[in-house]
Amino acid sequence: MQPYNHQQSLGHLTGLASRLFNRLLTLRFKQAGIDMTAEQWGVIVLLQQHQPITQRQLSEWLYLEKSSVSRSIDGLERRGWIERQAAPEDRRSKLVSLTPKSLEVVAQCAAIATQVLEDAQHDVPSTSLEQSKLSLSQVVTNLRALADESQSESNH
Amino acid sequence: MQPYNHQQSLGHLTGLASRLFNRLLTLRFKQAGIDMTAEQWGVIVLLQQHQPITQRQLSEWLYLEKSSVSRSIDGLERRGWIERQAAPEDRRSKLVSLTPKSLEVVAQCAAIATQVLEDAQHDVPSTSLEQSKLSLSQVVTNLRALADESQSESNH
DNA sequence: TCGTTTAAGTTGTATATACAACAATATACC
DNA sequence: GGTATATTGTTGTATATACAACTTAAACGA
Repeated sequence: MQPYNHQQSLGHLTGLASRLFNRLLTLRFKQAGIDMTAEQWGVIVLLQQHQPITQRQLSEWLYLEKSSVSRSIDGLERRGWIERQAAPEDRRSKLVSLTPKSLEVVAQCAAIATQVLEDAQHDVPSTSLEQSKLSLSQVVTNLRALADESQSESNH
Repeated sequence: MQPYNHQQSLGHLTGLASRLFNRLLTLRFKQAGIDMTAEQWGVIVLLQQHQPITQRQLSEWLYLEKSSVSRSIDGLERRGWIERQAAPEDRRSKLVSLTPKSLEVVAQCAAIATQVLEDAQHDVPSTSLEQSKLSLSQVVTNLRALADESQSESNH
């Protein structure tokens, strides 16, 4: 068995990369005068593609706890960029959608996010990048399965 | 220019992987009866290799804000696994080191962390994995440089 | 139909993280 | 040597996240 080396472990590397991505993206938003966080942006991207959706769907797609989604949406609603509406067919759930007011900000943020990715990846060959994303996706799939297993074990 | 696709972006993938890694690791620690988080474990791994070190060094190596390190260490100290000592040559800094009490827990956690990595990566060829880590490291290097640039811009 | 179970969201609490303001100490510059 | 500046660490505040407890509403079962 390989000795455990945290410094080069994928767990450490993904954490570091994720933190740096979010930090830079949030900073660039701020420099553009936009009070948006990287995480809130993740919610908005999903909303752009599927609108309106329930908070439960959001938490499944983002793989976040429903409480985390609830609070992200609080922040976005406070800023006036999204709104919650009662779902007619199920009064427990709430449909989330972008407001007209958000459209301009969203367009600006999309340009900034594209630029951050480009800056971060500019000197990595695109074949390497694609390969890395495939490997990462496989790891994510494994981790999801492992989480579900552990979940069911706890539910006995 | 490629259209922006957040769902497959490296920013999204690293965030997801990081979150799942931390969640599973913390869960496995808990299942072993150990009240340790994945993030606290990251601090301990560094301490194992370089002991004692100042909080400033910790924050440089982990690339965390000094305030974040300060609070992680609060938690670890509360649990009795590490201790802060005054640095004789500089009374501003504090030297952090593992306590004797921590040794058994640390050994258990190392085994758990190794297993989590193995579980997450078992079906990814090791050459792909190495390639992915190289690409990720390059991206991390780029993001660090970009953060430093933006930093200095703000300091004019 | 009524009672039990399940599901969707919210809120409380804890840790993680960043940024800003602050205290204490060290360094630098005259 | 004394004052200005820089550095180390802590604390306040805000968001992100998880988990657990709770509320409301739907679904299910007899």
